[in-house]
Amino acid sequence: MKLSTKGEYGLRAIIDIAENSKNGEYVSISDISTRQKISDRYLEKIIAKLKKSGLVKSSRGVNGGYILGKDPKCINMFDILSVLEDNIDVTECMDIHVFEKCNNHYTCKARKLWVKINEAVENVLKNTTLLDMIKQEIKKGEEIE
Amino acid sequence: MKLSTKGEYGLRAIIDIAENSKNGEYVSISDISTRQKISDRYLEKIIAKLKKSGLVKSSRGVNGGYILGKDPKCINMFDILSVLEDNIDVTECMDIHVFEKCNNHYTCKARKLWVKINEAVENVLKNTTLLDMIKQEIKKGEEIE
DNA sequence: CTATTTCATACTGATTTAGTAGGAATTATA
DNA sequence: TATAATTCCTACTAAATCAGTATGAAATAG
Repeated sequence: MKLSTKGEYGLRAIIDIAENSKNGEYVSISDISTRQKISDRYLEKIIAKLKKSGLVKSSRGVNGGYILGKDPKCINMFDILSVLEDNIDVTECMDIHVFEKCNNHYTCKARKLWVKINEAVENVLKNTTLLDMIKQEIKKGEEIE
Repeated sequence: MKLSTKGEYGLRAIIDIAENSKNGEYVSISDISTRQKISDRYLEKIIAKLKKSGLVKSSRGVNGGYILGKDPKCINMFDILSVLEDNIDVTECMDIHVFEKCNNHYTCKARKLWVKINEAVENVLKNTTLLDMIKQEIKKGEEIE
């Protein structure tokens, strides 16, 4: 049930971009790499996926790097992780075509659980935006000031 | 984010045992294997884990096999899968010791999401019993009869 | 022109997965 | 008591996946 480092590092990377391009500045891989302590070569490959999907935009050359492709409140965790992870489902048979070809599909009672898990995870992912991830927590009492 | 075949096959196996030992009969690996279309040699290894944890009990020799170790309404999916899967958490850093040793742990905002996913999954697993899995669905209207 | 950056493709060592193999120990039954 | 059916135990292995490296081309600001 473990996430790959692509998902793990990729989310940290896009959070880093969101937080460090506030004035419209592009955030370079080498900056992300040193802040997040992740190999820059590996980050390149991971961020390429984010780029391809449009979640981030890039600029080449000096002072180049990456900025968000959309407003952080319009990017949710499902968008991000489904781009980064090869498959986000807990089992292959979540794909209806795989399920129908499964030689046990009409007696399988286990699948009920996989469906429930999948729904629970998707619910979290789709209801958490990138903005939710980067905004400061309001500590108890602070809202009175 | 995918489950291993140990978790997948293991749950199918214990469901199979629950359904086929109704009269106190032991269910053999070869029977489970043919019904579930899973290699018997591999099943042996998987069911050994269930045995070791006490979720199933065994009897050797002729007419031997496995029966549940507890009432199916007292076995939940968390019990089963945490025995079958090596780690059920989405990231290593769900383990607090790993988290504290992480060189980014005091700036990491990504972890909030991993915690939410973990809670959502555990919630499903702990609130679904083996009895829930094997009981027949009551179809709409049927409860009136 | 040059330094800095992304972009594209290919390669690789280590680890994990999904089993297989061989045989010992136990037990019901004929 | 012999035999067939079963679990139990340990070791092995081929293939896939993971996590990362390596090389260098293309673009761009100054």
